[in-house]
Amino acid sequence: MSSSIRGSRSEPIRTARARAHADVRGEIIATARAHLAAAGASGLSLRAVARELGMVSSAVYRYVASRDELLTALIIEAYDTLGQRAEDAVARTAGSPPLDRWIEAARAIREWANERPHEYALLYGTPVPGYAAPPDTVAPGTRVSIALVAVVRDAASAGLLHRNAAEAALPASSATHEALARLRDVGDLDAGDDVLFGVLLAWTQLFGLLSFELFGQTRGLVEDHAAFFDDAALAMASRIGL
Amino acid sequence: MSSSIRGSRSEPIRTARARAHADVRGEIIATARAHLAAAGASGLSLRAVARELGMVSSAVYRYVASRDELLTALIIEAYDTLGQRAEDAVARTAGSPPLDRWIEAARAIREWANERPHEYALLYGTPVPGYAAPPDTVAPGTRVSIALVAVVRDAASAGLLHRNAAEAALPASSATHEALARLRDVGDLDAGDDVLFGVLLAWTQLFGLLSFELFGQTRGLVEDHAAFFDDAALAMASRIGL
DNA sequence: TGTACATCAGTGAACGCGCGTTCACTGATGTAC
DNA sequence: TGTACATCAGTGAACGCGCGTTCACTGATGTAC
Repeated sequence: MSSSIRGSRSEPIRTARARAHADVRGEIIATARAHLAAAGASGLSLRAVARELGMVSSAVYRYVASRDELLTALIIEAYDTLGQRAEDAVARTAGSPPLDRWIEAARAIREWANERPHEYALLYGTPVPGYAAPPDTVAPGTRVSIALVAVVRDAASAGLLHRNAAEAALPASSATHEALARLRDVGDLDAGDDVLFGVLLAWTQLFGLLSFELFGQTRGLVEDHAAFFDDAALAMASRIGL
Repeated sequence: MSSSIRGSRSEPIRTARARAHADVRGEIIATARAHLAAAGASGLSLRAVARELGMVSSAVYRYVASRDELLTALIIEAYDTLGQRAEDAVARTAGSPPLDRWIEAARAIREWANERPHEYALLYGTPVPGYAAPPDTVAPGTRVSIALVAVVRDAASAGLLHRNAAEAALPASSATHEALARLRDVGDLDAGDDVLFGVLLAWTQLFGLLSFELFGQTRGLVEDHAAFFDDAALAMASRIGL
């Protein structure tokens, strides 16, 4: 098959057409992202996106296989930008005291969430009914957590983790012990259960805080979310031993 | 106005008609609740509910003013059952050690959430686009948190709060200090900033954990969510001083 | 450099479906005298 | 106890709107020789 000669290369040459195609697909995704705000994920409409771009609705199918595929693209993009921001914060602060790095990473996450609250909701809010995220979303989804864990890993291997004074609340169940072992594995984290338990708690705490902030659960109680978030991030870090 | 004579009483006599009316409204709400699971809050459809009840769609308007009013009814009912469960746990364990009460209350919340995940999502997940919860939902919404706080209040007034050994992570910002003052007020809680900060952290942690569990964020890491939740609840309690 | 052909982008109509809400209406059930 | 009237439950049709997806088609843009 002569046509496979071109196809078998790793596509180094992008024709003008291919480039234009990628561009339009990008515009479609960007427009869809903007539409999330108004209608939410379950209200996301291919027709509305097409309308806004001045195309007829059927034309969108040249660029996107279905509504669900569009949703998947949005999710992956969101996870990637969030992960990137967290990774940047961690890389930027290499060499700084672990506590500073932790706070910076947490802040980067919060900033992203406040800039793109509807994408935050897409990732960490109610699952979209009838939509099952495909496996390709898993890897991008772990980037944030891995970035956070990296701070702890660096601190641990540099011997900068100070043992927590009050070890009162160590996990008791073997099930939790196993979960921590898994975290130790995927996070390549050579630390004790106390540290790992703190990491897991911090992780859930951090996103719990953000969900409360963005979904309006703390209205009337917490006014300055940024300040409270900082204080909370500090408390998490101290629990971990940073 | 002669008709006001009946109307001005506090409605002690419910006519058969009024009773039937309330019954049907209850069926509508119950059916809507069941529909949440399949379509989610934003996909909740008056027509689908009517269909399931064997009525024509316009008949529903005898019982419910609009789709949004139905949503509001669902939210209030959900908050109330959740609040009731937490209050029951707290009342049932009166006299027990504060730590036991805390764990029982937390477990009650988790059990409710696992029994009614879609109602949990309605309350603590992504806000429904285009829907603004009316003020009547606020009071029922605070019942859970008040029940949790009551455990701490009882422990404090009985002198059963042990001072936390590691006070490392006290909130630093005045903004957080103010938030804690508000919590002290609404929770009628005579305790120091360290305790109140712990309560606020525990509150966000608890729901952060549940959201991760129910929305599938901990898939592949935590397997036995009940056990992990217990361990986490214990850690929260120890931070508070219970 | 020029021509023949293949590929792709975008159109427009259609299918079949769903939704919330309004309105004039029929019958049944209550209420007042 | 019986009758006249008011109230309410539920019907069925309609309005105006939206959606995802398919399909046969027209033109433009690329590619191979």
